[in-house]
Amino acid sequence: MSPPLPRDPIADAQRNWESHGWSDVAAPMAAITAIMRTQQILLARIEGALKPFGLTFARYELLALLSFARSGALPMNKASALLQVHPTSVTNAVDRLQTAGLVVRSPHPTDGRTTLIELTAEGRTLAKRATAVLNAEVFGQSGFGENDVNQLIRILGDFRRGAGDFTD
Amino acid sequence: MSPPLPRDPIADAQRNWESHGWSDVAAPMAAITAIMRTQQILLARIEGALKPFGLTFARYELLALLSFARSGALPMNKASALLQVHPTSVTNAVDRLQTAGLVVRSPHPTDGRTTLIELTAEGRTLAKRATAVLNAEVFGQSGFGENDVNQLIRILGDFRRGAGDFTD
DNA sequence: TCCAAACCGTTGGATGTCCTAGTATATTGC
DNA sequence: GCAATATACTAGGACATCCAACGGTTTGGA
Repeated sequence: MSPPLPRDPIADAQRNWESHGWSDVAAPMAAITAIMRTQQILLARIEGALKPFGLTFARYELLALLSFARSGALPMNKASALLQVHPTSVTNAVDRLQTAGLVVRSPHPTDGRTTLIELTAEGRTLAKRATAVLNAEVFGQSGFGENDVNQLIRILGDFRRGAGDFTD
Repeated sequence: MSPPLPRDPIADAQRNWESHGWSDVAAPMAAITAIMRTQQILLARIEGALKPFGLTFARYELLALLSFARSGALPMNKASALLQVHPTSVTNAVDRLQTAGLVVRSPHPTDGRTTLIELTAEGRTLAKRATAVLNAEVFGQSGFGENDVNQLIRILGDFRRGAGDFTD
């Protein structure tokens, strides 16, 4: 990794915004930029932890989702909705997981338009092992304090609800 | 946009983690997943606001960075470090910005290895206009409460410092 | 009943990110 | 002074995401 910068570039950006007369939006700008950067850091950690399994985060998420489905199978559109990604992203992930023998596609029993994604035994095993590693290496060492974790869950939950992700 | 889900999928995932005996990492998992999703939502908003300008977020960030540099020019490696992205990503962005006439590459006066990226007059104008729209449509309507914005800045700042982004 | 509208998944294209490797230029050390 | 090492940028490839468009299936209103 590159050496740390001597200054926080996002704090600098916030100061730049303020000195240009955009003080009213400088703080949200900094918060949003920080979210972008944090996501990048976390994604890199996750991908690193999953690499030994030949998985990417997108594929892992799909495997994990399937492993929590009672039947171990879900329609593609359902997976797309729950993972909140474009249907074509699911198609892409399923293609690769299927090639790797971790899932199979099967026709929906009553709706000819729908395709079910089903976990194979291998897929289920790999999901378990990958989850164990992610828990140990990423989620268990996030670097967030316990209080901050709860703050994040609350703040981002409010945001996502407000953005129309879900109602409850 | 797709209709809201009846339940928060991340809260469901957290419950799944807890019911599988991973209670100790369920909350960080939920927080991290929420950051991923939030980033996706924000990025979509930003890209939507920038689309009329023919800009993407990656290209906008570079333009904005250059516009705050006193001379309006920066070495590529400096831009890469400040934006915290891979050098090849900067090469990619500069290629497209240069094609669009928004920046130009010029040789470094003393170091033959280094290339300077310089804002053109058009680039400077477009950066200004794009920033105004981003401020009005995205940062000014983030959906985060003022208190939450400050919490995010503090929490994510701590995280980024801990991850080695910067020291101060 | 039957055809138009809605829905589902896939294909093809554009963009961005990273990694690895390669070329050119600087710097260091003997 | 010259070879070895380090640094800067770029080329090519793998992946993921989105959008637009297409063909097959289902549904619903005339």
